[in-house]
Amino acid sequence: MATIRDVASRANVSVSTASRILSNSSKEKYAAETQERVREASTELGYRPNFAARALVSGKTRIIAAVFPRFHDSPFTALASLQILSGIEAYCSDEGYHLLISSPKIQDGRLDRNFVNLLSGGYLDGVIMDGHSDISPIMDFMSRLELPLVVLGTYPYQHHLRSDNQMGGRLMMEHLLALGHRQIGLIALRDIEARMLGVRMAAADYGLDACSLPCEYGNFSEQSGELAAEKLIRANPDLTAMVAFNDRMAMGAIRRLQEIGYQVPERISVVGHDDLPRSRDFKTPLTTVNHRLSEWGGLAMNMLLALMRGECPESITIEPRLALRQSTAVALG
Amino acid sequence: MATIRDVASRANVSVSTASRILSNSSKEKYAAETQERVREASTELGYRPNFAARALVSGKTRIIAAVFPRFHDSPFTALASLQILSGIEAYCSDEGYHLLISSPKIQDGRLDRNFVNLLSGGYLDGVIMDGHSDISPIMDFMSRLELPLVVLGTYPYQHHLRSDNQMGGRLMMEHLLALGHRQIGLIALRDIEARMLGVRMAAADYGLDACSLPCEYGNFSEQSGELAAEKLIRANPDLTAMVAFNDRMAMGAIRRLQEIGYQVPERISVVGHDDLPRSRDFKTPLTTVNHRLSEWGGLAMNMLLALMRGECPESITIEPRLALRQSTAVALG
DNA sequence: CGTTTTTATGCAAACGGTTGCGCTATTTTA
DNA sequence: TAAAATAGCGCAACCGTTTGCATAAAAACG
Repeated sequence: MATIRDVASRANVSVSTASRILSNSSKEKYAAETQERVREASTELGYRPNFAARALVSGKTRIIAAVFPRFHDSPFTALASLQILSGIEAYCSDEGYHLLISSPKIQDGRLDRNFVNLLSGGYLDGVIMDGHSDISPIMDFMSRLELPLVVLGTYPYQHHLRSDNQMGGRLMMEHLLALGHRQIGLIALRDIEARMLGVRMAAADYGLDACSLPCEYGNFSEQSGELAAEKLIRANPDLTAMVAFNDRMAMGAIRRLQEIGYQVPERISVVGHDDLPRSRDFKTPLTTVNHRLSEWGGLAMNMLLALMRGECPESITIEPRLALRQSTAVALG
Repeated sequence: MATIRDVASRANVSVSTASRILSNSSKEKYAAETQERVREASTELGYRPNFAARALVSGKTRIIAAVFPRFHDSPFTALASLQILSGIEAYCSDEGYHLLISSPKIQDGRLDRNFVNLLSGGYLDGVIMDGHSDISPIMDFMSRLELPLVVLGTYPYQHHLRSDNQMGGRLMMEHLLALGHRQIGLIALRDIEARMLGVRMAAADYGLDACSLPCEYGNFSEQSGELAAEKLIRANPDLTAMVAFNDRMAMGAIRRLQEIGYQVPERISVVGHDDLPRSRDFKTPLTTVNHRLSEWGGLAMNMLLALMRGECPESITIEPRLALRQSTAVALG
């Protein structure tokens, strides 16, 4: 590979001149003719600045890392991670940064060696970390580094980006209530308390005893949605609507309800949560809550860039919104 | 951050001594007592070798890149990429490497600048590239770099890792044929010719006129599977089995067939392809073809590591295998 | 025309490691 | 006991950039 020395000597200038001209940042004035010569030499030799040398002197690598600690069965699914990741990647690339990904395993509070080296070896200009699970061991360690950091999700940190799950719950419930439903069953998830809180608050707003709503818990899967729906409707035949805490369970619910003779949405409405790509194409396109995942990457990167510039950006709470489709309808007379 | 000089002076040794002891590679002998002093100083100061400095002198960064050029609607889905990616990541981390991901956009043969810098700036020790789409602009460029490279998928390159799609097709068909089916409909995909070829060859082996099999083309989606299945069975009521070129279409097909009164697998067998996570939990768990995606990452990394050591590893063709579940059964009398 | 300012360029010191070679003691060998 | 081998350690060059400062030439100024 051609070095800047090669370029300089071919253009008959000093190394510093070549450097200043090629990294056209500096305000120094150079004769147009000199600039020309240098640039020409550079392209002729196919010169590419060596990144390590730059990093060494500038202290910047133009690499940022997305850290996704390994989840067990977190509410944060693989698909969601991928969506966020690709948002980050696109933005990174536009801004001239490169994206490194890391999924450290945390075993009984010990971080793996490779991960520690990555963080403290100066590889990185900044970090975006998924905080949908408990990442305290990592955060303890990170707090000793002075590395720009944005945390995604519920884990508490000064600079974060998270979704308003309470509003998410509220949106589902208010939608059904506004359609006139009062007999509403819940297909819930234990892991997402805020969402449940939102549901309950909306119910309370309409004068319903929030805690006495029929409720079954699922485990994220379609199958668990089927089971829960059947249980609910058998125990409470007068239900006219169901709130499912994610789309997969909602789809399972709809399928089972239709199998056992309940029309959706004519007889019973079902609202989901997450707005998966599939949900739009589902047999009965799902009314659901969209958390605008595709925007996360860009927003997180913006925060991180601001931090790296030394600013102090505001944290962001993303307001989810209702995606109105065909699985809900007004309550029967 | 403490530098090696700090460590050296605290341990009362020279920088070179400290370096050699801490990067315990060298065969040089040092007094046990000296080693002790140096290591102690190192931990006391929390010394972490600066990666850029190392990279500069050694020419190695211990970073490898996974390049996934943006697909349009390639047969290679997001989920599959993620699965492979996490395989690579896990292996990387175990081997002390870091993983950078890049999804360059290719517009009319022009590569984006950031991507070019990444590849030619010495950021990387090696590259794993997804070659399921046409990546010739990238490959033209890469061929001028002497960077260890492994290509995943069909794009031709000396060091590759790919799936035997022909055998994949063959497996589906042979399975049905072995179960006694002879009236078989195809829900196919245009993009995967090899798979079709395998299907036809298997048919031919059993003396069936391969080209006269009833066939509908889908577009990857569940919905298209539903449509295709209904069309096929209406036009050919005596079909006893269907081959779907992916699982999503297979699931659509099964759902529709059951809706219109055909029991699966009792009346009609359906075999899918890909073995998605969902396929196992589907109402009628899918008999399908598994391409062992979780192994790809490790295998690719092994090839790459060998290349980086200067060896010349063999390319790999992964043999898919049949995942036998409940959506297929012996043909009726 | 001498002096100051500006313009255009070069020198050399960093940045933080690694590594070839050389230098002492000390031990081994003949 | 002298010569040779070896153990243990340090000197200093080098990797490829960036950048503060110096310098020479040209321009502006009084």
